[in-house]
Amino acid sequence: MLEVRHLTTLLAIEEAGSLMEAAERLHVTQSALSHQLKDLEGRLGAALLVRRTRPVRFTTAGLRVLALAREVLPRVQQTERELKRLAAGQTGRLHIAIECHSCFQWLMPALDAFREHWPEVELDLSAAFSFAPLPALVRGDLDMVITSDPVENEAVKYLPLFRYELVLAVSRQSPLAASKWIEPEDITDQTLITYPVERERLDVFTAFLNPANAEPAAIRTAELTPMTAQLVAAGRGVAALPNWALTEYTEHDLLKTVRLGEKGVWRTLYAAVRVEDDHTPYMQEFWETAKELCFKTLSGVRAVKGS
Amino acid sequence: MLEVRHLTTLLAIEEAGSLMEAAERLHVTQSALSHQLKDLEGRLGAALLVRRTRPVRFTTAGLRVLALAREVLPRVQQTERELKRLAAGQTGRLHIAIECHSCFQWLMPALDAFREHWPEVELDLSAAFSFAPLPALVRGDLDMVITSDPVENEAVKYLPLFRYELVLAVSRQSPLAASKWIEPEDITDQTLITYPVERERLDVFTAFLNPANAEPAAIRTAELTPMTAQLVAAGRGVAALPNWALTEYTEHDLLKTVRLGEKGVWRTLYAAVRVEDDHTPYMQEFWETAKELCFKTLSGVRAVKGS
DNA sequence: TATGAATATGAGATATTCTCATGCTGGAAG
DNA sequence: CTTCCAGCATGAGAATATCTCATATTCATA
Repeated sequence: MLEVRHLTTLLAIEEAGSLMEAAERLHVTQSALSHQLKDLEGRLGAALLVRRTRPVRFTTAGLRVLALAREVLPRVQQTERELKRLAAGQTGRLHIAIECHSCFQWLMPALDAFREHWPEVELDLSAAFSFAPLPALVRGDLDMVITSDPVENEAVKYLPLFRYELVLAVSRQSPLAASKWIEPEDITDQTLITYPVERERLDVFTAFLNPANAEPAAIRTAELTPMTAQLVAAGRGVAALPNWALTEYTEHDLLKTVRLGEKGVWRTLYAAVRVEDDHTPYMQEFWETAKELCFKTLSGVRAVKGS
Repeated sequence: MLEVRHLTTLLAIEEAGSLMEAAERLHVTQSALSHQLKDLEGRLGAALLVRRTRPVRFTTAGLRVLALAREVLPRVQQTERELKRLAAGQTGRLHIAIECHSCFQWLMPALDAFREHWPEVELDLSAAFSFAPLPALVRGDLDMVITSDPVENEAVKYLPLFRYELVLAVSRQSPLAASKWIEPEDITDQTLITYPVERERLDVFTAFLNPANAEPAAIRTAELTPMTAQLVAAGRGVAALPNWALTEYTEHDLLKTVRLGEKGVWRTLYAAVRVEDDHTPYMQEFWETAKELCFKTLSGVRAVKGS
């Protein structure tokens, strides 16, 4: 019945004082407005305007519609502006999930920096330890997943952040501490401390132990990186962690790190996004600033070739 | 760009959870909704829905439009309901002007009674002493004019309220007080007290004195009927007033009334309305209740034949 | 009563929004 | 892994709706 178009017309007529002038402002013919009004009045069963006065006078019904127009049109227009910004990628939503336990360390500063540049983007962060983040990303519940485990999916693009080395943290007193590197078999008499997730999601198994069919003497879990570090420092076990997550402990000489294998185990950390979001300005910028911040902040990380 | 139709559609989709079900609720085909959405999304440059989930999921842009819909649609619908009532004459505006100074006496109770039955009708009352009420009625600034002077106009209908006699109020001591009636010449040695308006609008001139070319010895004016009555009672002059406006004074024997001419001067009081408003329910009812109330309240008034 | 500015109207062009028929897709079941 | 099914997309064309153009009508005014 009533449409936004009608509200726009009525408001223009009120401001202009005549159909003639209003038509000009709206870039249509006077005839168009006349027809439009006639049609609307016919369907309403009531006149909206008295045309024979100058300026035109609104009937009670007309005033009521005018009041609606004044109330509703600004909101509609504001929404349209917001949608334009959304479409242009100048604002939007960025729900991030991390699969990487240590990532809070650099992600929080990255989020803070981002928030300053894109205050209108709705930020959210969740840990993806208890659910599969990739389907959620594809479905749209998430907008970005920080992961080192790129599962091929044509709806998802993996933006590389940096390469890092997975190293073994050992206590200063550990016999392994002196080695330049260790072999998988060196862990068979050790207690391995891991995050409490399935083996398949732990790089130390998939990239180091499993290929050699090696198995640690025991496995215990710890939720948080500082807790793991403390346990290792106390000689209660060893743990495979990103080199950059251990910097503050090695710097204070609280523990030692040893390479896994002669060449080391290198991983790449990715920001996974839906392909359609790849070129969204704020997504791009988040990726770039995060990358930059990681290089500046984290020691021992490397650029990925071609990124 | 955005239209009410789109808001309705989005809200229906949200409630239904699918285009299929929403289409059914809106009594259109699923195809129509699909086309409509595609078109809108195309123009916005952004997706509103993710269709491949069940129920469908809204994108950030979709949620924004949905929020607009929830905010705007109820108001649009309420306005449409009000317009329907307006068109049906169940509500509206009743701006009344009176040309008749004494009419406040019965009009106020009439308005009070009316307000109870039609609380939604916007009532207003003004005195039409300083402007021409008929053009204002035709133009639409007024909706009803209470007058005893029906000026033929094809856009205006005169609804008769009652007939009354214009009588001469004189003091108890006046020599005229004993007469059954007076002639125009009897006033030539009297001071005539009138409302402060032009002669042409005073019935005592147009219907009694002017035809006989008679002229009072002096004319003085008084704004209000009680003031006029006091002056008359004090023997400071005579005044031509509706018989019903003098009842409370004659009952207390404060003054006397005398007929103007042998047959008396009879006038009809009308409620003038625009012809297109004639059959508006609340207009009709106002007329009828006012008429009824006048007969009950005012003594000495008569019905108009055929009303 | 003529005049001019504004609105109304009819006819036809144009644009839009629908329906119909049918193709496509993702998830569930075998 | 295929089949099926429910739901969405799409193309074509019908049905509407909305506009423009040309012109008539109306109203206030000189």
